[in-house]
Amino acid sequence: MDMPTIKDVALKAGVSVTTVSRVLNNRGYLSEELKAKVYGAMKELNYRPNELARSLSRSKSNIIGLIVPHVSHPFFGELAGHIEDHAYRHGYKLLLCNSQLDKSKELDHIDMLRSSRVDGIIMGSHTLEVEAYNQIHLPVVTFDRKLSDDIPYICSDNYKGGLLATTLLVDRGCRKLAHIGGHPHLNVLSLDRHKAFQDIVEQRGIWHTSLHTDINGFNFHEYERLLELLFQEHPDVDGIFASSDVIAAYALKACRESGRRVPEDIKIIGYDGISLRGLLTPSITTIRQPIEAMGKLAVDLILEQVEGHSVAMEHIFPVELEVGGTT
Amino acid sequence: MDMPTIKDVALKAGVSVTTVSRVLNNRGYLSEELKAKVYGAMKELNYRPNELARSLSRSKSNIIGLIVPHVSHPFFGELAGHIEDHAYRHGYKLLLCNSQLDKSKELDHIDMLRSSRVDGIIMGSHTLEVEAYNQIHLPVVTFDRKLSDDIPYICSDNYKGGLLATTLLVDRGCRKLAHIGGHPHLNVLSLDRHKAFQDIVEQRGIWHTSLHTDINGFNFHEYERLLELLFQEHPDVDGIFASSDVIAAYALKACRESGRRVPEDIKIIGYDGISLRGLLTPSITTIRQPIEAMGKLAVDLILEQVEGHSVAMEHIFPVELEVGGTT
DNA sequence: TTGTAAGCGTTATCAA
DNA sequence: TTGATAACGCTTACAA
Repeated sequence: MDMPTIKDVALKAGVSVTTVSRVLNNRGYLSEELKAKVYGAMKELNYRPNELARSLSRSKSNIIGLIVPHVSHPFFGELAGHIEDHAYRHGYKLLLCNSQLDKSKELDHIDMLRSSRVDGIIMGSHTLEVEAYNQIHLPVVTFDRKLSDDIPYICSDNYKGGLLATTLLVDRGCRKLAHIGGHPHLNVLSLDRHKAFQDIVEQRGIWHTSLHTDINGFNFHEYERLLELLFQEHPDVDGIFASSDVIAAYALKACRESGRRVPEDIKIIGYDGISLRGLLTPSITTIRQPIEAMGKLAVDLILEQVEGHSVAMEHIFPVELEVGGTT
Repeated sequence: MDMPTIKDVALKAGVSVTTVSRVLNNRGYLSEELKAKVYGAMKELNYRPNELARSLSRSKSNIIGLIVPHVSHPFFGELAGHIEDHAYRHGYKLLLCNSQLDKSKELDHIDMLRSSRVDGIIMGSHTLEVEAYNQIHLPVVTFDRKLSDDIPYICSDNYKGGLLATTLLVDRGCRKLAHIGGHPHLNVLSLDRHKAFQDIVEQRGIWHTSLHTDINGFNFHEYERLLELLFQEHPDVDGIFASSDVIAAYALKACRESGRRVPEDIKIIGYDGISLRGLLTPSITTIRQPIEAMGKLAVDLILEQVEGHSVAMEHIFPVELEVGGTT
């Protein structure tokens, strides 16, 4: 009752295992007749080659590891979806890991992926020291973080995005701006969004304040607390640049619940361009990153490295201002 | 520069590979001294056992396959997160597949998972004929669908949920109800939500209408079209029972944009209890399923079967009405 | 064109 | 207690 092996197929087809393997991999010259015979045996036995054995033998698993903070976060959910889809199209499988931004979990996951002999790792989470990533010795691609000179990274044009967002708020007349973003100790490139914010407001002489989530990020309840804090200390803020659409959505909610009219009393702009923003009213003005293209490129960069090609290190995607109803 | 193998460790520790394997798996009696020696060699070499080889040898991969329509859908994203988390805690890895409700893709994924010798498959998508699943010959668990008498399934108490939802709308005074749910040809248990709706409205003599998404479901744009259609044909609907929170969110949006006040002019209730509903204003009234517990159970049921234990077939989770601001 | 046999890195069965 | 050695199911020189 066990799964049939290549040996069973060989036996039934009356050929050697080598021949079956050849048919399986379409290597060398094979007569149509032979092929038919072997394929026939396979069908009859409902044979499925054992990928574990193939992987072991070829020293190649055709598996890509993906580590993200939380798949349940809309941005990473979308990203993971596109990555899986693109990997699948290229005959690769996806081993999914949620780090929850927990260092030991992330380390465990990396260890596990290496033990599983994945062909490469896409890191959407990177809470460890740079050293940890340099020791991976596998094709790696990161999102939104430059780890070293030889690990390619993918990000949106964060500074430009921050610029567009802040400029829009200022141009629409905001004079008391707040920025809400990730923790500065998370050494991520998205901090450039804040840098741009800072540059613009100072250059234009606009009053401003900045809040950031705690180092474990992505805690939705914390977003609510943060906004409460903001409105308590600066009730007259008239513009918010949120570093993600999810934060922006919470900002919108906080405004509504505190009787602030959006966009009349206060304007809000987010970042990411997650497709779920379409379910909000008004739809949030945002800086859109090309999430699908970024996910695809991550897979491509892994595959290129797997094939021994060298790849460019820096991959900055253009962003686009998408005006919604909150500005 | 290749990864060290058990042989290298044996050599460096001055023992046989058998002994190293014993230490690795903590089998038999091993003196502390021996252990120290072997572990030392492992550390020195930065050795990681090759899981492909182990899996092949033990005929057990410690991988669970998960097939969902879209991880990017909030419900499945949350579910996948919990499943990964629980699997990880038990030393299992997660191979993630998005079927996008595409039959051939789902079939491919099942084939791929079988070839990869996963220890079990959790099906959150099931667009194929029952026969296809019976041929899997692996531990399987499904969400929201009864496939046969020997494939365990997990679902929320759909009928009860539909009852609670519909009753609430009626009790709050709605007299023209609409239900929006999945396509009836998708043979899923969540259709019971609609059945309950139907039963209640007929029993209470309430005017009602029912819309459903197309068979490929989960197309957010379609939700918008559906609502447009609803309001066009029945502008005076005063209560909507949406079969998911995402649909409910779109309903809320459509109401807002068409000048309907929620909950004064029209009431809305959703289903699922996704955590993202917290970012809407007002927060959507919903029927909450215990998503985390359901995800955990899915993993547990796979593990039980892997260990050769028999498991109960039916796992219906209680639902809870969570009153928000839309009713 | 087809087959034999070694090897991929483990675990497991026997002996010693 | 420890160690040869044969699996596990496949690929791939090398021969024929």
